[in-house]
Amino acid sequence: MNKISVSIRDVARETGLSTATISRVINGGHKVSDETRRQVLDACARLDYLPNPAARALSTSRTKAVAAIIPTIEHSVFAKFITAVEHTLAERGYSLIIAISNADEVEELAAARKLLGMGADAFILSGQVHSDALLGMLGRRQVPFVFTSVWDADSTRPTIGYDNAALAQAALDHLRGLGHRRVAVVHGPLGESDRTRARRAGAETMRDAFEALAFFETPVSVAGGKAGAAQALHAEGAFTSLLCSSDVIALGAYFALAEAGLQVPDDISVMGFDNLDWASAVAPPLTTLDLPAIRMGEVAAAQIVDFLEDDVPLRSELLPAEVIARGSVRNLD
Amino acid sequence: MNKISVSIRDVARETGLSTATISRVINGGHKVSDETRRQVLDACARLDYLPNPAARALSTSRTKAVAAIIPTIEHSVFAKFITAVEHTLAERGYSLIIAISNADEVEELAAARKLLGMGADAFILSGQVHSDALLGMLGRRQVPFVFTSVWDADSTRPTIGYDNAALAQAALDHLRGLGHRRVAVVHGPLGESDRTRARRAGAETMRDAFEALAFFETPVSVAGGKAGAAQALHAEGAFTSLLCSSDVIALGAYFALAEAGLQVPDDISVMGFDNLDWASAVAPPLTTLDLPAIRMGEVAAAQIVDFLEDDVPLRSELLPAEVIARGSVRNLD
DNA sequence: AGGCGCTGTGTAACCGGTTACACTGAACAC
DNA sequence: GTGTTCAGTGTAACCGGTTACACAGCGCCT
Repeated sequence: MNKISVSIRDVARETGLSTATISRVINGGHKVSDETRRQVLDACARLDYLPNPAARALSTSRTKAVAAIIPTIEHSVFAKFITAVEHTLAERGYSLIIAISNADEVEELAAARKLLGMGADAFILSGQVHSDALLGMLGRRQVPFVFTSVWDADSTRPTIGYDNAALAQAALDHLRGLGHRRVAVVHGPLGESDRTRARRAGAETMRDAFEALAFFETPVSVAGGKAGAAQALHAEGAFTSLLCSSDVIALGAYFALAEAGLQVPDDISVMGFDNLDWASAVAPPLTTLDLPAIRMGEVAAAQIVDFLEDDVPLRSELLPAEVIARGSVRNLD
Repeated sequence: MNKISVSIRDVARETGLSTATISRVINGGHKVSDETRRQVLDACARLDYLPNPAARALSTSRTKAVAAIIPTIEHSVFAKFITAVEHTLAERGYSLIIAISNADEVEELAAARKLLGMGADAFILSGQVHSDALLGMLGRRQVPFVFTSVWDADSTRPTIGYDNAALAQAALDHLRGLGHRRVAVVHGPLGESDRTRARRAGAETMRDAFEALAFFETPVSVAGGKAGAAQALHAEGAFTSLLCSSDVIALGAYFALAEAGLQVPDDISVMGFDNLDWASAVAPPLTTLDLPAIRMGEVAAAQIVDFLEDDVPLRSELLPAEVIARGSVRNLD
């Protein structure tokens, strides 16, 4: 009763069996008679026995814990992603340890060191660009990892995500298809993420298809979106639409435009990126790009577990993302 | 080079010392000569040695991992809270393992079992109401835990948070002070959280101070807020203000009111709860209650570590929360 | 009867740290 | 010179699982 921790030997004593047999019952696989199994499970329940994870990890050199390092969980896309990762891992008996890097390579490295020091079996990283020290550390220890939020056909490493450049192009195509020729792109800080850089680079390739295509960098927040949109309004050239690299920025744009006395989409169109929960609830409903954050979390987690359990090789996977046309972009034709 | 894992014995061999000495250098505390220390640290760096966490945990019965079970990370308040917990723990050399319960007691119990099975040294729980099975499991194993988001002077358990009932009263006081006598309270699902129940109960006590005080239950989301506000608009009695139990709901209300052709705050006032990042960026800026989510995360994590390291007893702590008056509530006097 | 194979179980080594205890040698007191 | 103290280090047991190997017992074949 007041025994704080009950060990496998206690269960062995209780049942009169050996620790090996107890272990076999608990881990399945090996042959154990039904009668013995019943007895053991019974004793485990009676004693409220839970195997010591450290001991198990020590002898198997497996912790069943997966680490994820993400820039932030305050952005809904990451929150969704992480939630999906956690659920998928939980279903397979794995745990998730997270660290938040604030999109900073130094913090990321420190986090990775700590997570490795916690015994993570594998890593899920955000984006493709990371410090050599980090990659070296994982490589030397042969710790498997995947990159997420990016998909890169040419990468030698597994990338699970979408084609950010192509997505930006798809968004511009959508605007162009509705007659827009003067577009302001309001995006997040280039220094913080290779995804943003890829999106911008993708958009740049379409320069010739537009009369005006300007870029405005701003923090990824409602306030940032508001400021970025205001900047675009005051800039040279009357834009017919604002393409925002995140719905959060688009929401800020909504308020900036409202304050400027402009109606969406009659006076100016707005398009987002992410398809967050509320994108259909705002007025007017936001046209955006649906990013498969949940699917991405599931795929990343599933791949990791499949690799860890059955040696299924990690592989890049391009996830589908599509334009969700709603009411915030006006058809100019 | 192709040695996958380097152990303390490798470092011992490399330096010609014993494993005990290596251990002493790494963990500090004991007396070791400067020369020896230098030599050991040198060898550790050269070999890229990282102590095996499982082995360490096994012999010390400490994992330096803290578990947090939260209803969701998709709500910004929890995301902020968790971020603060993670940072505070990281600073002290601890890791965070999270599980997401979806505000479901059964899922929560399963999560706790898993986290315990991961070797969590302590738990951070959301709210005060939990299944007996969960509390029993932690109690039997003498695993320390704190409740967060609530503060309850009478609780025998440490509660770190705010006084939800008092906060609801403070919000109503604020509205009342500006001349509002007919208020619709739009709040989240009562079944999901004791915090929401406490807020509603707190508000109920002020019934007599108002001509009309009605309650509308809706999901905590922009869409939910929109629906809840719409419901309030169609209900019996013309309300002069909407008190929303979350800024997210308030944002939904903004859009519902806009669609109904009503101006905030001229036609109707809106007040939120949480003071999320964007609350000052919307138009009009949202009057709300600032909840100390970050501070709460810091305090919870710090208390846990202090207890684990120095046996400082866990204790309840009331965190200050205040009304942030902005432009969304009209002065009717 | 002897040999073989198979099932179910036990014995004990091992995983990689930590730490109580033992020990050495130098400094110092008398 | 002997005794005491103490800093610095080593030896080995231990933490709680897993698992290779050994082995008993039984049924079946020749």
